[in-house]
Amino acid sequence: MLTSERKALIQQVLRQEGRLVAKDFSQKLGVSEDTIRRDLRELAGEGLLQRVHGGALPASSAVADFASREQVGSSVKAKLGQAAARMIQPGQIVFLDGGTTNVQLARHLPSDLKAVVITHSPSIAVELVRHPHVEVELIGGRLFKHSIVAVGATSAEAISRIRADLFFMGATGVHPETGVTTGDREEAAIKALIARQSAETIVLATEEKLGAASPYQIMPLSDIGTLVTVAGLPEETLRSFRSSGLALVEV
Amino acid sequence: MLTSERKALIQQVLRQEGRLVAKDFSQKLGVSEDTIRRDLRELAGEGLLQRVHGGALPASSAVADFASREQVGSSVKAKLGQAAARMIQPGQIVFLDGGTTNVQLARHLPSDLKAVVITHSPSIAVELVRHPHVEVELIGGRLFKHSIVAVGATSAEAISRIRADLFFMGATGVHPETGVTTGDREEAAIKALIARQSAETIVLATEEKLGAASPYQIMPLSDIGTLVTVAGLPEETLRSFRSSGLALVEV
DNA sequence: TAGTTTCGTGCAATATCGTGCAGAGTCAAG
DNA sequence: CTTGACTCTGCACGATATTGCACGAAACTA
Repeated sequence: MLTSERKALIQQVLRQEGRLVAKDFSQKLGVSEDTIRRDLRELAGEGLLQRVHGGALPASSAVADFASREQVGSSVKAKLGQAAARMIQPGQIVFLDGGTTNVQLARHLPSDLKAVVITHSPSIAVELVRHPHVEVELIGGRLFKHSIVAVGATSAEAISRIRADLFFMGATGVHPETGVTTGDREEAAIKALIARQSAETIVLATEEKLGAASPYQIMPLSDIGTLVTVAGLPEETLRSFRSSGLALVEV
Repeated sequence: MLTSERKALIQQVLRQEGRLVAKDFSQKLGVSEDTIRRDLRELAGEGLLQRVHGGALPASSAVADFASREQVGSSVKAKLGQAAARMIQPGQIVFLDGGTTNVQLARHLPSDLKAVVITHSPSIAVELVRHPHVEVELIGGRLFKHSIVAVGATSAEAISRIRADLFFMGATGVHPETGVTTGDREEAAIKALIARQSAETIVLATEEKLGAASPYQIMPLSDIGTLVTVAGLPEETLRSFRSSGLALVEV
């Protein structure tokens, strides 16, 4: 194990898990704690992470991320993302929608996965720069700032020329009757278009989105292939979704 | 075993395994460690891999790379960015290249500025989400991870349909004779194309880039409108640039 | 406050690095 | 064919980097 490899690994662990315990990590790698502590100190010196007693946390920007994750419970999103990342087969062409849940998905893609990821979200694109084997295809267009995705005719035209195996869609509402919905008309249109160009559409939904509805429908529930959500939801909520013929994955 | 064969093999191993240990590799090939180390040094000099203690890693996992670039002289870059931001008139259509200096530019755009910013860099796009009055047009394409910009035919086609007033270009080398250069052929082609579609091209160059040259020429010096650099450089360095007929702005 | 864990530093052992140098091979001019 | 310039390679050696251990200081926990 090369020193720089170890340091890269440390940063990867921090990105994916949000924290690192010096003792545990040294045992996992079979090196002394001193070595890990030294690495942490040096990385902290470069501003690449935040040193804390017992280990390390992600650096500044991600710190807020982690803090808010703890509060808002968006570690749920990390779990959803992790589960979704495992659904991707090597060599597949995957369309990743924008949104924080999909950022988590990107962050948890196995580092040895070879695949093509298409996205109209610059945030996702930046996140995927770190993945050595994932080829990224960026969809251009006018940037819709609220969701940080490209929309408009240019995007639509680029999307219409692409066929993907999977589409991981973000949405603000998933409701048995109104279907999958979002808060912007243009965004809804783009999402619908991407879904049409993809063999399977997968929706990742946290608890508060299930049963919620936003102004603009993207597609009816029946057009979704798989709905990924957290485990432990009331059976009553789930029943109405099950009857729509979609695969329900509980994490 | 020819030297060039060995070097090709080194790069292949790096692509396939993601790392190379000098000692092991020398034994495997039956040559001395010195020879391997020499190869690694030379390849690293050409930017084809990243030299680390004990061996080598692929050129740009871009991870620590970009992060560390962000660190290097970022206060200087911030000053350059600030000065460049003031060159933009309200209502103009501005093309922002990728790179850390341009990120600084984006960060320092006056918050009341109304303008259209076109970019093929997702990093820049994300940065501009914060600006309330700047409309962002994202250029899509295949993501070139080292520089974090979209390149390729798709990008070229999108760019060719756009006319901009200003183009803030990034480059790794600005030299009186070799002109403006960068380290990737495709990136150089894209930059040249953007410049052709723009009324004026402005280059932001930190001290270490002046007088430096990279493998691929984007354009001769004479095609640049304005060169923005830090103040206090030796007159000797500046003279050769002044004679090219470009406007020199010292910050 | 007392006990335990973690931290930082100094130190020694080991591994790796860079450089200078010499021998072997190649090639072209004489 | 010889000679000289050049390149590639391996070796020697001093310099530098990395690692684990020891030990006192600091931080955390009950």
